[in-house]
Parts: sequence; structure tokens; C-alpha cells
Amino acid sequence: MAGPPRKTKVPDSARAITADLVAVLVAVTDGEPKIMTIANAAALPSGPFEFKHRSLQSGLRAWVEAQTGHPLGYVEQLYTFADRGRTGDGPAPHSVSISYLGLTREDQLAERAEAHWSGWYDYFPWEDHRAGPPALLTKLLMPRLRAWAKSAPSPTLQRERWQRVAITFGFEDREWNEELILQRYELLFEAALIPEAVRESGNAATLVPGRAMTADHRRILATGIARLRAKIKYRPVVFELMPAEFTLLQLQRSVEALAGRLVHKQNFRRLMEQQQLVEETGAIATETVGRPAKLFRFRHAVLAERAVAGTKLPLSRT
Amino acid sequence: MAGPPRKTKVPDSARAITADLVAVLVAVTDGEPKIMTIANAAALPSGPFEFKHRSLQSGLRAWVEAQTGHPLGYVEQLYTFADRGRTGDGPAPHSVSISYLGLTREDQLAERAEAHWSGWYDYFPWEDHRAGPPALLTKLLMPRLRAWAKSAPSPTLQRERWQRVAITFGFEDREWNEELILQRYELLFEAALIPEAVRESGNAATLVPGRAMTADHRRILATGIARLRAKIKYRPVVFELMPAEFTLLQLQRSVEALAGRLVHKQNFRRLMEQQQLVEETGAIATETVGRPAKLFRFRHAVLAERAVAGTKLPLSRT
DNA sequence: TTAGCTTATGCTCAGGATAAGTATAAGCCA
DNA sequence: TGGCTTATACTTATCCTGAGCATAAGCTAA
Repeated sequence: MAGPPRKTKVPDSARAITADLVAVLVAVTDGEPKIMTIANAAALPSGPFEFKHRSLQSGLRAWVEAQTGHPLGYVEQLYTFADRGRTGDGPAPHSVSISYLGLTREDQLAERAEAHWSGWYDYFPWEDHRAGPPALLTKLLMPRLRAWAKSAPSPTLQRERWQRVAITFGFEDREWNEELILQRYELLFEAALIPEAVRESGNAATLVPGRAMTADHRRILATGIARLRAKIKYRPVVFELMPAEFTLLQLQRSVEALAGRLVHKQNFRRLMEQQQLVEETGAIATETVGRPAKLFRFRHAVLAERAVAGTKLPLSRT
Repeated sequence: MAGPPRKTKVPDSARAITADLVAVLVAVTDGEPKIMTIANAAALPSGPFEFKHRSLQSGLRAWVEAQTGHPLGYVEQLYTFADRGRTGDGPAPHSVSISYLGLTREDQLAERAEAHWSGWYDYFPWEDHRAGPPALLTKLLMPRLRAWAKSAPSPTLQRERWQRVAITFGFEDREWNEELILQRYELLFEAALIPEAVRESGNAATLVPGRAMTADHRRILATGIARLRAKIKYRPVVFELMPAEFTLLQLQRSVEALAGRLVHKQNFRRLMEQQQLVEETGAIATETVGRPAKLFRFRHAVLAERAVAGTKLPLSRT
């Protein structure tokens, strides 16, 4: 950025770089959030940047639809990663990765594809609070992060580190904030508790559970989850992950799957109805335990009626 | 994105592109929002991508600090633009623009620089609602957008167009939503009411007021403003734009400058105080009209204490 | 047949947040 | 001193939110 404004000519050879696209493709099946992975679940789908398509988005859409046989409902750009040394070691990789978030349905993956759907909590087991705070949070992460904080050179720095940890992880009676997933990942990375952070230096004994990924793909995934967890609260995007018809409980389970925490059932229904986000189809769910539920569909009309909000996560304490 | 996963080798020559950085640098002076411009206020500062620095952010910081002599408080990536033909005409420009939002203070710009500070409402005169909805909104934009809607091929499409217009511009008793600035710009662009949209095809008579910019810089600016208008509501970033000490009214005026609308004074103070975002310095403002106000400073401590919110824009109807 | 389990759905209630307004204080200047 | 301006304290009505109670409507096993 130390250069002159764009108009000035710079030899292209001096500026040539390469670019990749990386996609975080999300689906929710049976109340479990999934992401599309390749390379034996160790990488996000990615490919070289191509100018064939009119825009990055349309290129991504075409590619995903070919892979999954299902239209890609919602697409949004996430972040462009270009930091030196992000792939681990060595000199500056003259390359950027442009990442996207896409929402779709699992359904059938083309068989030929080497792609799979993996549960996203495999990669972030400490992020699933639907059954209360996971045991590994206090049993494993807390003591190791405390040790890391203690290892700071000065008492002041030690206190600062621990305060950062307590805020981002909700320790010491602080609230758990599901949107801080990226900050939590980066903190664990900084504390060298993540395989990706200690690639060659070994020391695997003190690492933290959770499946690793190649390069910085797990960071990109965390970025995508964070964006989605924030987005469902102010934009009605959950519906992109639902079948055409669904019960309110199924909808609620999807929201909970993404947020990683439970919501208050009655209040959730109240919100959906008073915002007129859904309408009854007239049909009733079959093959269920308990009283059969009415089926609903998303009211696409709201999008035209007003600038519409999402799901405000009516939280549940229990 | 139609290619194989990253591990497969692709000759670099086939993928080589170039990248630019574009910066939306914001300051607020005397209650007016400004952006840094070059090229006679017709372009945003931009330059070739360089890997000299550890990250894009640090490169941007260094560059801005050299230009303004003031540290760049807050930096955030905005968007990466890579759509074919975005610069207007011709074939695919094998180039991407990575844009950033930065918050700073105007102060002294290094004299040698060709950079200036321009009021951002020069580029979007319809976005300033601090003195009520601007006249040109109903006098000019409304009829032209209505004509554009009417020009759609079918009655259904005409209705859809007009509904879109009404929602994004707050016509017909709908609420004005200051965050929709990018959607408004894109609508005007689509309706060919923006000089950038009709580069060669002329027809300047029916255009809409507001200073144009080169390439897609005005779109990038709109993206930055939209992001900032959203951000001030949930993150305490306004303070990056303030001097070390300020009165609550000055703070309020800055928020209003960014949002383009007025807030309720008493409620604004209540929010600031009950969130403990500011603390009294003990000093009193001098050289003012009316009763002198206490001076406040930002409580940096809140950032460490908790995941902190911003300013919820206690709106004012008048 | 019915008790007991499950999920669906309707309704109430208290506390807190919000929008708006009233009232008073404290400077200055004509 | 009256009138103008801005600062600051308080009040009020309304809406939103979190939480819980109660009842409905299916099923299965005793």
C-alpha cells in the first residue's frame, strides 16, 4: 500500500499473484450442522480463481450446483486471507484466498465427488453448548489456557491474558457468547493448543481435541460459523437450510444447531409468528412422537414487504 | 471455482492476476463525516498489493500513518471486488480489489500528499437525513425511480420494482433505514441514474446529483459507509473518531454524522452512562454557547471488562 | 382402558429496555 | 434582568424479553 494511486503503471510481473477460492458450505441435517469437506474431511472445497464467470458469486454457485445437484440458496463473501506465512512456514506465498459462505441442503452429493459432509462440531467440540457447557471446556481447555496465561513474562501480562481468556470463553461467571468462535480459535492458536499452530514443533500431548485441517482452513471455517451465528439473528437465512415444509420445532432445532445453544420454545414460536416469517401449509406432520405439529413454510413475501429481521435467539438458561 | 482442489498443480501463469488495495478512510470533523480522497476527490486512495508487510492490515496502517501522521485506530476488511467488467468496459480485467475501512482523525495531512478530505455526503446527498429527509429525495429521486419502475416490461415487474424502491428508500410511509445505503446506490445504478452506470452512453440530463468517482470507488465507499453505520450500533468504534476528550454532545454529533440522522439527546446520554462507555475527566468545556458541559473520555477498560456493545441510536422522530 | 410419556400450543406475568417528554440548571449576551 | 443556548435530572407509557404454567393431542405399555 506504499505505492502510488492506481493510475500509475507498475509492471504486471512485479505484482502478479495467484488467487484461490475457498468455500464454507453449510447444511443442517437432522438438527446437526454440517460443512462440505474434501481431502478426507481435512480441507474445505477450494479451487483456483477463474474469470470464466461473470462474478465470483456466480462461479461459486455454478460449481456448487454441479457438485450437489441442489441450488445454492444464499451466498456471501467472508474474508480475503492474504497474510504472509499463513500456510505455515516459508517466505511470503504470493497468493490470496477469497472465502465464501454458502447455505444449502445436504441431500444427495454427486457420487463421483470426493466431497463429504462433516459435522462442524467435529472441528470445534467446545462450541456445542446445546447440552450445557461441554465437559472438555472446564476439564481441558480451562487448565491449559490458565497455564498459558501463567506463562506470560510479567504478572500484568498474566492477568491480561487470563482476562482475555475468561471473556472469550465465558469463564468465571461470564456469559457464553457463541459469536466469539473465531476469537476462541485464535486464542487457542496463540496458546499453541491447536495442531495447526505447532505444525512441525510437535508436542502433541498438550493439544486440545478437535479435528484439524490443512493450511488455515479451520480458521476460515471459524470465520464462516461466526458470520452465520451472527447473521441468523438479524436476517432470515435459516430458511435456506430448511426443506420447503417444516415444523416449528424442526426450525428451532436448526437454529439451535447453528447457535450451539438452546432457545426457549414458546418464545421462539411467538417470535416467528409475530414477525410473520412463516405461514401454515395446512398439512400436519406425520410419523412423530407426541402430538403432531402443524407444518409451516417460509413466507417469501416478507422479503418484499419490509427490511426483515432474523431470529433473536430467545435464550434458554437451562 | 470449477477446478480441482488446491493440491493439484495448475501452472501459475494461467492463474496469475494482480491485486489492488483500496481504502475507505473515515474521519469526523466538526460534526461532518469525511473520507480521504485522491485524484481531485474523484478516487479513493489505492495502490498495488505488496507483500512487504506481515499482513494487509499492517501494510495499510503503515501507509496511512505516513500520510496523515496519525495512527490508524481501527481497521477492518470490507470486501474483495473481482467481478468481470467492474471497471466499466472491455474484457475481464484479471485483477481483484481488496478494500478496507479505516477510522482515524483528520488533523494534519502531510502537505506533499495529493490526498484530501472530502465530505462523504458530497457523494451521497440523499443519505443525510439530519435535517429531515432531503428535498431531492422526493423532488428528484422519487419521480425518476418511479419512471424506471414503470419502464419494466410487465405490470408484475413494474410493481416489484416499485416495491423494491419503496422499501430501500423508505417511500410510502416506510421507515428510512440508514444501513441500506449500498442497496440504494445499486438501485440507482441499475436504474442508470448514476454517472458511473452510463459511462459512455451519455444521457446526463436525467442523472441524479452527487459527485461521481472513478471505476467502482463510489460503490466501495457505499460499502464502507454501510458497514460503519451498522457497526456503531454494536461496537464502540465511534471513539476512534473522537479526540481524547469530548463533550457528550460532540460525541452525539459524531454518531449523528455517521448515521445521517438525529438521536434523542437525553436517551443518548443515558445509554452512554449506563453502559459505562465514558468517564468524566473532571474538566469542563470552554468556549461554548450555553451551559458548559463536562468533558468525558472513552473508558478503554470496558474493552477488557466485557464483550461491549455500541450505540443503539436512540432515534428521534422529529 | 387408562396411566404416563412426548411434543404442540395458548396464555400470563414481572422486569427491563425504549421512546418521548417535562423540568430545572447554568452559562452567555443584549 | 430577560431571553437565548446547552446541560442534565427525572418521569411516564409502551413494548420487548425471559420465564413459567396450563392444557391439548398424539402414542405406547400395562
